[in-house]
Amino acid sequence: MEQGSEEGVLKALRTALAGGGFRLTQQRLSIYKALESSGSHPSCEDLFRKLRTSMPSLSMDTVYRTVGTLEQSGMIRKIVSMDGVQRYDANLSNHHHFVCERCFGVWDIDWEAFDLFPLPEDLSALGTMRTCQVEFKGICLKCGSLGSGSWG
Amino acid sequence: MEQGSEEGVLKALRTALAGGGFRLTQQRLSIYKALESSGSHPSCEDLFRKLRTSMPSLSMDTVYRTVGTLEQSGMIRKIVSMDGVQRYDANLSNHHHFVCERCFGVWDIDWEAFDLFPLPEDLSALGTMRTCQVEFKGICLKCGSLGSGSWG
DNA sequence: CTATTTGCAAATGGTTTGCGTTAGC
DNA sequence: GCTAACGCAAACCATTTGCAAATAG
Repeated sequence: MEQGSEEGVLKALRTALAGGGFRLTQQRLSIYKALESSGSHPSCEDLFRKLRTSMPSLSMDTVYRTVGTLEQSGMIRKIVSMDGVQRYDANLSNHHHFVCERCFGVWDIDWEAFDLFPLPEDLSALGTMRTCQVEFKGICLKCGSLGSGSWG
Repeated sequence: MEQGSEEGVLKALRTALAGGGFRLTQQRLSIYKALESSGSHPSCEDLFRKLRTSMPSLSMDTVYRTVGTLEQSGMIRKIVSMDGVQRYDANLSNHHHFVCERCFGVWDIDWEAFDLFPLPEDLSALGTMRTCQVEFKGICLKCGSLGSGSWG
């Protein structure tokens, strides 16, 4: 099972990359795996810090270039977070996000009822819709329990 | 009517600023008015370029500081757009956004049916929700009509 | 009159790019 | 072997910050 899924990842990644004319490299594989296995939504620096122990020669700009390549290949999705740092998500299934306005953490939310909900009609007047996600903003449990005025 | 609404803006702005311990200045008023009268969602540079003709001494960092102040005062809302540039919105009514993935333009969408829709239950497990907006992504009409492969 | 705000200019920090070397196909 | 990708370092650009002068209350 583990080896099976390992193979699956490799194959899917190779196919997706080839579709964009990209090659499969060790760095791309590692970065994608790190993203996929991460429960959170890591930034480039998060990925870099996580991987540099096992890949000492890895450079920051390769991480930046690679997430761009993976995004173009449709393997990951960019999340624009509130702190101005780009974060990435290898979970391509339809889901939504809760963003903490204090610590800028991002959590996934599944909401099937919404996914079945009919979309507004006047969208076609603006263009062609591709994705549709709900962004909840507020204060996460941890930040909320710290008291409302503690950081500013 | 025009003068009436002018007064209203001034008063509302003064009150909102005072609530945060801020003073009302010429720059803050001009920047807020520019934001309010803009149909789109201007960035700091957009605002700067628009205002510098009438306020030659205005500086870029004042625009940056002012949008932060206005946001803290609850008069405007920050939009994190896809191109990494912060954009602002003086429309505080509940509305949603359509973002073009090619030109990064942002359009407002009113969707009352969604606003009445019951929210997912498991939100409370994450924290306290404050706002909830739907982000539609896709290709706008103008970009779509330019042909799919023209820019890469 | 006093504290805040502005404008200037320099610093910051995340992200991008040019180029010689390395590695995938 | 040819071309794409990597690593390095420098560039880039939106945003932030320190400080002296100006201004709101």
